[in-house]
Amino acid sequence: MANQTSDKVNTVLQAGDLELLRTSSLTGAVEKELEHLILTGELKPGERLNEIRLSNRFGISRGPLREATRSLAARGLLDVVRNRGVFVRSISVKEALEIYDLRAAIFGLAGRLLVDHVTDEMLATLNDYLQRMDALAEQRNFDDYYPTNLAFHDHLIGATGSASLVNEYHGLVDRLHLCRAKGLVQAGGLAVSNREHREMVDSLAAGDKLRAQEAFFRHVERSKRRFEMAAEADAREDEEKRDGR
Amino acid sequence: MANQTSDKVNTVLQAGDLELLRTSSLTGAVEKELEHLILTGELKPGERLNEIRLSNRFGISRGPLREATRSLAARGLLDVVRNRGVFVRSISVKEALEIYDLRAAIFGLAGRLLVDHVTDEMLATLNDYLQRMDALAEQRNFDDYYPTNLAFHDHLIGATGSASLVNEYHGLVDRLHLCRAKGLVQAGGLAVSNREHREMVDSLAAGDKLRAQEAFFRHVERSKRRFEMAAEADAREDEEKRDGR
DNA sequence: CCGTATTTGTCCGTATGTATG
DNA sequence: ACATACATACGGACAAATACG
Repeated sequence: MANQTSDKVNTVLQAGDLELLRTSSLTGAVEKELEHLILTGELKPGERLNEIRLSNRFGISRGPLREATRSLAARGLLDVVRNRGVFVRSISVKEALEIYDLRAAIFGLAGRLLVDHVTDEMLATLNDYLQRMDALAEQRNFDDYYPTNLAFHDHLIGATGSASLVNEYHGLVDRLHLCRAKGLVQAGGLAVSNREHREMVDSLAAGDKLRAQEAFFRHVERSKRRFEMAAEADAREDEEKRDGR
Repeated sequence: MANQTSDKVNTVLQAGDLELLRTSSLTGAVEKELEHLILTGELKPGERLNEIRLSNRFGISRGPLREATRSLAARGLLDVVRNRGVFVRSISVKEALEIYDLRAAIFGLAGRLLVDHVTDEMLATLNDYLQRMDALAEQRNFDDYYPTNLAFHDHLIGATGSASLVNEYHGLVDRLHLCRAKGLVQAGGLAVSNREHREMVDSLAAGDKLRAQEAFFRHVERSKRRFEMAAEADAREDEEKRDGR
């Protein structure tokens, strides 16, 4: 009856990883698993999550599964529609732009806060990051550039010492992955000029809070603009496809 | 057996409001109810939520109740401790200060965004708020000042047109209520000089993004500082009580 | 537009393990 | 060490809403 799709579903993940996940509650483990599936795109925006099939696949009952989905819904990764089910959240370009702004504001706050935490050692570490990224960019080694860039940002965020800030920031980044135009998000993050990074670190070294906040803020705003342009180009393509052909 | 506490619990809320809440799912209705109980302080920070008693009190089964609590936990209003239960989240002064910073950053973003949305009509409305608050402050009519002040801020936040920003901001404000020193939070918000409000509106009228962002940001930072001072005074008091007496 | 199959929402009973005094 | 209370998780059940032919 329901075999047409259940096969496909069963291939995505095998049951039995329970042992590993037993560290926390079942609900928590399933939540992490689902989160992973969503963020990696194995579950795509708009896709529906069938309660029974999913619980069978994880080898659990519907209770913990439902609890996990409500939690993910509250975190903005799933949509729960009454009597219809839960869907992977799909965020519009408009919403993505809003999230970029929030991210800019929080990243800007990170810059402002970091001015009070700056040490010579930290500056050395950051300059090290800059040099590595400069080198990778010159070699056009994008595969290594991307994770280094990520680590650089995570390092900055974490160095604020504010757990709340870290949480909030990552929540926003996660939600950005739910944009249908996910590729565009990555593209926006890649084409970063190292001049922006240098200005960020320099403003920290200068101990100028406002300058740092603005440098950090603008850095995110620029990737927002790149995303925006890519999204517009994308929309134009679709339009041509519909009109022309 | 469990009657010692169940009486008290049963008095807090009666079952039967189901009809009103039937608009959404039971889970959603219970979540709203619990949220209300938490934010009004009827359920206090650190307090434990007994699954069975609560479900009896609401006249529902434990399933929806658990789903509601997981959702509230994801939103930072409850803590779920494995095999021990769920507790109303209790945030430390340190965490409250972190949240103030985030709120400042997002409120600052609101100011920055509003510069692009300013209309004569909006400025008229805002000036109207300012005049009313001036009058109330002069009369020392704090009971009316407080909600007007709240409405003023909500109006600003909403006028950005960014639903994501509104959500994020309110999430932070909600969490701030979970500080044991909740009274201090309110005290911090009350003693607002209207000069700050005027500078905010003026910077919007001037169309200066950076100035607006900074005015909005500092406005929150100042109430953070007031909260901080009150918290320190509070801590000193406790210390004296322990040492002296 | 109608009838059927599917799926969700909710309840209940129960077994098991864990924390607490 | 023991007993109690409680949270976790399971499975079955059924009504109601929804999706589908």
